Amino acid sequence: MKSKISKSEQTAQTRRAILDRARQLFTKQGYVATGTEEIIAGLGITRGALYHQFGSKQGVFHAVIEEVFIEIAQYVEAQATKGESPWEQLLQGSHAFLDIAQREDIRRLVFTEAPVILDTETLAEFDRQYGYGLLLDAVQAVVDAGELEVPDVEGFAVMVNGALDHLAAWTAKTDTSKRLKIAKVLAEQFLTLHRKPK
Amino acid sequence: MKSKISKSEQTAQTRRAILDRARQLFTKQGYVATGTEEIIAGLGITRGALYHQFGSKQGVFHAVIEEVFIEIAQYVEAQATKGESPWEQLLQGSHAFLDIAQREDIRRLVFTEAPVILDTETLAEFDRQYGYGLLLDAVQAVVDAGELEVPDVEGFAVMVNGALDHLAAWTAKTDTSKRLKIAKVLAEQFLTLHRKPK
DNA sequence: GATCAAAGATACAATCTGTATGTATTTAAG
DNA sequence: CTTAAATACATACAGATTGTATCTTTGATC
Repeated sequence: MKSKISKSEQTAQTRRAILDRARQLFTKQGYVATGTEEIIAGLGITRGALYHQFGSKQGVFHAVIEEVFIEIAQYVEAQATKGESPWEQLLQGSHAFLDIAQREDIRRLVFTEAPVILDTETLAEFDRQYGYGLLLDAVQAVVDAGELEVPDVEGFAVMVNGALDHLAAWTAKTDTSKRLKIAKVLAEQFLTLHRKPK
Repeated sequence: MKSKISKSEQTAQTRRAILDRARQLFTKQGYVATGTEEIIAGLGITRGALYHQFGSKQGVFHAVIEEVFIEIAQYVEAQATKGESPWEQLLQGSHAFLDIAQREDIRRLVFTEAPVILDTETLAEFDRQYGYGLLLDAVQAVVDAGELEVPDVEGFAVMVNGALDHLAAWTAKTDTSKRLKIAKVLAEQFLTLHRKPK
């Protein structure tokens, strides 16, 4: 019989279908409340395919989260690099982070579910590659440019990260567009106050 | 047969035993990885007692978390009220929060597990009563005293909350005693920079 | 002391995850 | 071009775990 589709393409299709549906369900119901049966329902495959491709339910979650992390990093980086100076980049990046981290789907997956479902190592690695690591670099660049004076660079980056994270959560709750503006003002003021007077 | 123990006392003992063991296990392994069977093992009771007392596994978790929240609030309040002025109280309270929120057991239960296991409503209520709500009051008091100038009181409190939360997490990771000092300096500088010049 | 209610035990139903085994189809080798 | 091997997926099942329904026992109450 003739094959309409190559093996590798079949794999790609199956994985994509599972990832899309899983992300949707994990977002809506959370990891624990979502069964593997539910994920494959309607996709025309069985759980066997899921286990073949991802090894476990956690494997599926891991893959979903990595995609979301990359999404965030790409958006923030794209916005940040529009800035002319390290200082501008830090500012733009912070605003971009507020934009995207405020989205409900992103919040639930990356900031709420992931820390519980993924083991510490894995999450730390993701964070280094796509999250806090990037922020730390941005802060360090500003310090190197002599425009920021802080007692501890790493600690300061952590603090900024936390402030932005919670501001995003607060923004998402209600009055989003209004709060988003406020959040940006607060973040900017916070950074500006730490700016080194020339 | 003679009873050595009253009914209400038996209830109290059973609940306490379950809560203590559950807290220990939830802290070590997380909610999902801890079975109800495991919780009651060695306590001389069966799962029946657990379900009679708490209704569900979530019921146990709920009760555990509330106790931990109260623990945090009591410690922070006790330290904060040592401050002479609203400003001093906010500062002392922040330091106290860093002290206690940096503890690994507290972190895992309240800041990592609880947001996933508890429904949003319940967590929000706990946070209002024992967490962010208290911080917001403290910030508002400083604003009312005319010592703080911020674009938005609520948003500012959220930002402080986030900064402290992540600083505590960072502190817990490694070099704890060293980082704790740095975290306190950073938090203090952060607040001081927003202080209104008289 | 008989009745009632509450605490807890026991057995079972309902889910789910993960694994072991089987089957078909594509790719690779000779 | 035929055959062997690898891969994708299906099916059936084992194991674990939560929650519930049904007793049994033991304090509290009149």
